[in-house]
Amino acid sequence: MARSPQKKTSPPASGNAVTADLVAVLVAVTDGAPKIVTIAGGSALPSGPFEFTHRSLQTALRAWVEAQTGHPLGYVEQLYTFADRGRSGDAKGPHSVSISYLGLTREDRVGEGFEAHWSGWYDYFPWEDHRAGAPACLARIIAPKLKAWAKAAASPTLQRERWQRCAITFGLDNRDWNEELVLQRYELLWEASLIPEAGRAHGREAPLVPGKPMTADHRRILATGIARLRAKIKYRPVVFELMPAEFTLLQLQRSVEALAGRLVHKQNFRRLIEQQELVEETGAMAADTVGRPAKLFRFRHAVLAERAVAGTKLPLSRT
Amino acid sequence: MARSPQKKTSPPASGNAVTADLVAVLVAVTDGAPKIVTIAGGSALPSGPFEFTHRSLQTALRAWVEAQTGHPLGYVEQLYTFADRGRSGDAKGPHSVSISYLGLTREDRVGEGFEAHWSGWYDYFPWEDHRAGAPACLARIIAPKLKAWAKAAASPTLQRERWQRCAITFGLDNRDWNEELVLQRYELLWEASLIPEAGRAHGREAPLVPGKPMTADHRRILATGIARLRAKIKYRPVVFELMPAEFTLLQLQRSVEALAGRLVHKQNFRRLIEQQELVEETGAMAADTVGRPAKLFRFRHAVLAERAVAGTKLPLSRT
DNA sequence: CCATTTATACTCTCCGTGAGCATAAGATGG
DNA sequence: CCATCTTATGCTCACGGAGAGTATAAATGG
Repeated sequence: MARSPQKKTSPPASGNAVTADLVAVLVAVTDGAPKIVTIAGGSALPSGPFEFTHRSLQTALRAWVEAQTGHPLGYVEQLYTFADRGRSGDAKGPHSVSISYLGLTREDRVGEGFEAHWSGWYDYFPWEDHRAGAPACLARIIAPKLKAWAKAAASPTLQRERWQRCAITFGLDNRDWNEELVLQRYELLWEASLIPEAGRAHGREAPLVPGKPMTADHRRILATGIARLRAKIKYRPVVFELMPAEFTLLQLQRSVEALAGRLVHKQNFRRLIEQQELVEETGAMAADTVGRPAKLFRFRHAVLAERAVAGTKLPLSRT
Repeated sequence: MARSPQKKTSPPASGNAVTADLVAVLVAVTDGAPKIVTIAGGSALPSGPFEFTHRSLQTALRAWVEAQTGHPLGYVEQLYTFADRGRSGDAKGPHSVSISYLGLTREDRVGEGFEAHWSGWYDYFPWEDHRAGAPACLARIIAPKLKAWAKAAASPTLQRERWQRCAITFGLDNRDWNEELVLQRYELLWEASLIPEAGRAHGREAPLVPGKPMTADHRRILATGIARLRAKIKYRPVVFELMPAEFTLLQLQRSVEALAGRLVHKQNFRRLIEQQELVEETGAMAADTVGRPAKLFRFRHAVLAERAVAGTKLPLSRT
């Protein structure tokens, strides 16, 4: 079958050499707004070449990010690896492999004086924020355009299948909204040519769909990161990487809601957090608040040892 | 911050060039035994260089596997990307990036005359099969060795933390067994130097822990694949990729149990499968069986359209 | 006919979860 | 001081899913 791995140490075929790049989705949540680090005026994710001076990809990413922001990353996770056959079209240009990562920090941790900029992630995916109900652009713009696209299919059967996919993915026709389908939604819009990046020589005429585009496949990578994070917060205590050392339960809830793009039942949220003993009281109360003062909590770091691998739950119905 | 992506088209720094390899975990289930394609006498996973003649990594993998086995892959999913700083130690040898994939087929689909060989995956992870209760090697060999390793930690606190990790990961001290922690268990054994691959100049003396080793990090990749598959079957209808066109519910159950490494309640399994309408009766009955003949079912391929993205469930408690 | 094996139909209980009601504790403006 | 607003926090209830057990049916081989 394939060559045996022993032969790996022989020189690679010249046609097999590629460039390895790291691309990072660096997330923070500030005042109930999920943000990501962007460069180039918000049109690209931070990326850079992988230096083989590091032991692993993960450490390479950490070192690189920390050199840029001056602060450590809380949580890092590999997202996906893409192959690009030369950015400049399919020319003979250098092939590259992009290895994308998700990283969690806090906005205030990033030092000043960097080219980095924080952008709200809903700028790129306006249809993903359902905290105030389904966004207007869904019913007003996206649904009709998808319907038109479905109708444009060859046969009636294909038309029905297309529309079914759209309806399921975007929660149309009174279906439930599934906040984890970020990537599927993006790819569906791409397939329907409603995304500038799809750019099928459309000309710059059609207003398409709202949402800021990005370079190359960066918005797809971002969609992958958002989807992964929305799934992860439901069973791993990663939200706390985005929180300050001390916080109220409402602040925690607002962060979760910001990431998930949907609201949760307050009392049930508290019940779940407390019965899992994810947090402990600091003894202090939150100052400068409206309404009854809330207790301050801190994350029980012991849970990382106790259940580093086991699960934790958040009240975001898993479909 | 990082260079802007526009610069990507400039020639890469020479120190940045790498080799891209594909590594595949190809799974089938035959007679209640999960198997994987191996080469080199079962000591390695099939791997090969990534050819940039393909549109994407995924298609490259499919084409490559299908050329080898002569049959299409049912389901393909990217696992993880590793960086190896030269297989021959940390010498100046060619750096490589290994992109690993999980692929599902059926054993009978693979044509004859290939170097490929099917190996039972529990040959590599004997401690992962809990269908007949916890394997003897867990209590007899692994637990004591882990205990010794925990005791070898510097401070009493560290000793306790180490043992807690072991107990959680391996379900010791009367804890529940979590079948998804395949990778964590492998890495823990590695950390404790109980795995030949960890080879800390141990000399070839200690019998270590049962289980066949593999080249380089191939067993780690396999662990990643098993873990991913065990997680996936719980919420996506991927088991059917491993089944023949027609099957009985018991055969389906046996396949699930083989993958998960644990038994499930028969009646509840049937209830769940049927109420989700994942299958439909073929009308025929299974022949050549002991006991009362069972109805034959086939997978309702329509569910892929109906819920390509939504969820399906199997009765494997999610922790 | 009996034991054995598998298939298949029900039932029962427990608990997690969604949802709502009620009360407490602060601030603010009259 | 009181009314009102806002947030915090405690408690209850009903539904549904999941685990587990009981019972019966349909085949086979002695």
